[in-house]
Amino acid sequence: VPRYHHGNLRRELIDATVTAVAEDGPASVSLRDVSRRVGVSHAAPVHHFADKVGLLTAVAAEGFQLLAQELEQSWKRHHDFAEVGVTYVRFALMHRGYFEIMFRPDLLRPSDPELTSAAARSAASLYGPLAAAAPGATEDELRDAGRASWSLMHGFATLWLAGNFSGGPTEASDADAEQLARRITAHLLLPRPASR
Amino acid sequence: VPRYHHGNLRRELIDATVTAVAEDGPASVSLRDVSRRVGVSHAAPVHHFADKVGLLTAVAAEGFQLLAQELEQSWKRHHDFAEVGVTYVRFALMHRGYFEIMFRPDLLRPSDPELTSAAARSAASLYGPLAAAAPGATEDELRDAGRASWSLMHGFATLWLAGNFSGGPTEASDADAEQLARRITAHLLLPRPASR
DNA sequence: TGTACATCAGTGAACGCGCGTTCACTGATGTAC
DNA sequence: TGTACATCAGTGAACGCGCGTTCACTGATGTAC
Repeated sequence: VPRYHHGNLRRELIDATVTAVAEDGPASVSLRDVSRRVGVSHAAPVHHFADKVGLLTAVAAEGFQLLAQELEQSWKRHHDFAEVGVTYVRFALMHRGYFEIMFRPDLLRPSDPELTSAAARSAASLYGPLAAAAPGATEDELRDAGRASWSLMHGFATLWLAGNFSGGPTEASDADAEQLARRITAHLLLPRPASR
Repeated sequence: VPRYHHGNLRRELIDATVTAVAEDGPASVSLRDVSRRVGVSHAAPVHHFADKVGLLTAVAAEGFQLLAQELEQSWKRHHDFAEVGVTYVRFALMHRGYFEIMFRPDLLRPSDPELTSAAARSAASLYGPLAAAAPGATEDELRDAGRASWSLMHGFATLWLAGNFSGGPTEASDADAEQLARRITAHLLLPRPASR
């Protein structure tokens, strides 16, 4: 008995995509597989996303919104820039289905307005706390420091997920990664008013 | 007039794969396309690589060897750990066709011995110079510092290639990236004997 | 409250395509004598 | 130096498959009156 008007299909398609990416990697995601996971005809997604790239773009955009939320929340809670960095890493590990899509412009419509604005919000939620952590820094210093810290967290998450530390995410727990991320963060040198 | 015994096919298949990845991203590489680029029947690669994963694994392994070579050379030339990091970034930008495959275990046979040993050599060529740059550091400190610096360089290269700084590699020159990488490196705090 | 009807969100069949892999084959190369 | 022959490295046709997209359709929903 087919249920016409699923009611929540857009939501579930995105969720299924995220699950599929987390399980099999971004290379093997297909509209048909995602539809199958949701239990819907493979032509159904077309009513919510123009095409496959549209679906992946929506996933990435949502991912950036989620990331921004978590970063903002982390800052609000701890007022500790290093902790925001750890949150970034935690996001990547816990939501790898989002994370592995978000930085793959070859799979997305990189100029999509929802995507770019979500990405900008994410970036802002990193740069804001940074400015607070490095009072008195010039704009240029902040920009460089922001790129450096983003790079550090992003690289760590990427390398961890790819298994280049520790032999892969399956062998070591997420808690290990977080603990490690906390130590790694300590190697980040921010511009300090005292040193100028 | 078909030229049987191409003579250099393995080499050219790898090169064509690298070019294809650089042009269209890792998602759209196919054996048939690569064969077409080389001007050879699409069944030819089977004599050099068991299958598609085999080809990509060979590309990644060669990439890690190349990377290791450049890192070693950079260290030999400058004896400056920061410069080794810049070399890492330069490698990623100049050989993005290799780089974008190397950290994608979902596309490779991650346990391939040639791949793992090449990756280990790359890691060693980062960790070696690091040890020289942080004399007196404990083994634990070195391991963490190594992961931190690798993360910083890797993250920077990845984010740059994905267009998350500067609006993408097309809009800014590689020279800009290198200059930026040089400044970013300065944010890396290594364990110092003085501070212990 | 009922009814007509437009719109929305599904179905499932069909399309054409490019893919990886297999296969029997064939031409070139290298080696044994 | 020549010849026989095994091996190597190609060809091109064929396979079956899963894919994204299109299409005519249909059932459910919401709105106008």
